Amino acid sequence: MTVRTRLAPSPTGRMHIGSIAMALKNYAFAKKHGGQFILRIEDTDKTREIEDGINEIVRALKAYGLDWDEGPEKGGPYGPYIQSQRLEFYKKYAQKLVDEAKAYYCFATKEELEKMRQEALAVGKPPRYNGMYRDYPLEKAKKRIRAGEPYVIRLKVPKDQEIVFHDLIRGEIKFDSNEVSDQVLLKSDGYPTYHLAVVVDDHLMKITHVMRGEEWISSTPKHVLLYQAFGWPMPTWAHIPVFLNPDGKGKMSKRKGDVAALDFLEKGYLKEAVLNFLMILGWTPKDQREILNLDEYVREFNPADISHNSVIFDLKKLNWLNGVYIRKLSDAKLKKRLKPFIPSGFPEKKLDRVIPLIKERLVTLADFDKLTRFLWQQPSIDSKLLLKKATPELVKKQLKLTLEALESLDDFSDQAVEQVIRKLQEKHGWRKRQYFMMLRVAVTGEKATPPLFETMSVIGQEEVVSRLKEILNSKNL
RNA sequence: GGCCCUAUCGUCUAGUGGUUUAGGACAUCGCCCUCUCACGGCGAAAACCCGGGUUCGAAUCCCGGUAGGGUCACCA
Repeated sequence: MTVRTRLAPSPTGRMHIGSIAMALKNYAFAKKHGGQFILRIEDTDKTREIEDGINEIVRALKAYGLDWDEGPEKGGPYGPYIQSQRLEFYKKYAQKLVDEAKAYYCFATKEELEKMRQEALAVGKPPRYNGMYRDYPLEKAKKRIRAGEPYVIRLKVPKDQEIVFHDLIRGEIKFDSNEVSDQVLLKSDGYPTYHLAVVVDDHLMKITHVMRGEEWISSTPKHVLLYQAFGWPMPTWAHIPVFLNPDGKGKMSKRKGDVAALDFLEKGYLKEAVLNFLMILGWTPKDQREILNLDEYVREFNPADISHNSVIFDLKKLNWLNGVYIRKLSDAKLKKRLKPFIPSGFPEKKLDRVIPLIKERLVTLADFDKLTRFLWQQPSIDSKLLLKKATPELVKKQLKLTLEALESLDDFSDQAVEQVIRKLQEKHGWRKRQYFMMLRVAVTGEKATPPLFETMSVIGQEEVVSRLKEILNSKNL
């Protein structure tokens, strides 16, 4: 039996980073076993659907390089892969259950449902549908339907039954069927609910392993019941722990930071770093290695080894990983990746010399700007910093002599600059820390930069000279 | 609240009854390198939620408590 996994997102908003994590696991597991990874769009809630929602999903998955074998844009033998185009399947199977008395029509109104809720809550019970149409005569129901009355189809959950299913990560999980309510399967607008649609589609699409979020554990009994009602073989389930907010309070949410998958890339994270981060969040390879690429992950990933508890999505490790991946890039490749993050006024010709200088200082690609701004734009200088460890007289003298020495240089390579400046420093016995820092601030306006001489060389003789002159002429000294 | 899941350093984890003075990574701190920052190297501090069992022996098994998370829709 070939392994078939799927990702089944809803086009109801930005693609969540957690969906990428889920996609990654499903993708890896399918590939590991030479199977297929399927993308299926679960757009059965017309009220929550957003414009361009499917496109968002497709773009995010592609941006992270998690391509699917069957699904939108690709097709496949079990299509269509968009649920709103599969309505007749759901209708047919819901009907089948009604015919076999495993499901029933229900005409309960919103008001009645709300009243039930309130009454249940009042006595401290879980708010649930009370089964008022469970035994309603079928003939009467059909008559009301013929008359045009809106209805839903509900699952007739058997009483006093133990529902057991096996989870790859947690083992056996048991529920009492009396705890399961008569779930709506087909809504009054003719669309299926998630529960009917997943079961029908996972079966029809021959999905063998369902890896999905832990939040689905409590609805799995409904799915088990459905599989049993249809007489279909069940897939293997693996419920993956959810991501928690950095403060550990609740599921990772937009309110407490970025959750949109594409935003991470736009903020300058490398897709391979994000993927790597997602891999080791809640799972480690046998040798405890933390840096691994997709191929290695595919080879070594086993859902049974995923940790059982929810994990905090902590950006610190991502930041570290991103730096690791940036440093691994060749200069040429880094240059290519940096393109979208280079501000429009940046002088192209400096780029090749700048990249090696900032490579080990970048946490994200977006840091490029702040690390290089002073190379091409005149910085504002804080004179207090200039005078931090020396008198105005000394600083003035240092600046003047440095200016003269640099002005007369024919060669402004970093070696030439270094030679001249070191000579000055030694000749006058200036303290290195003070002198170099003063110069750094004078030329760049910053306290932390790449090495001074390279930096000056990249800025260029004319500009360095002009910046020094300006300081000497200013009244602040 | 009912039901379900979970519980090792701040964070992610290794550990599957004795090999453990509980290991690694990130973060933190210190030292080295050094013109600053970063990179790199070395080092430090830092955890088995609590209480009962089982056992010669428990981070590891069982039970209870506690805490956290999830879920209770004609949303997925």
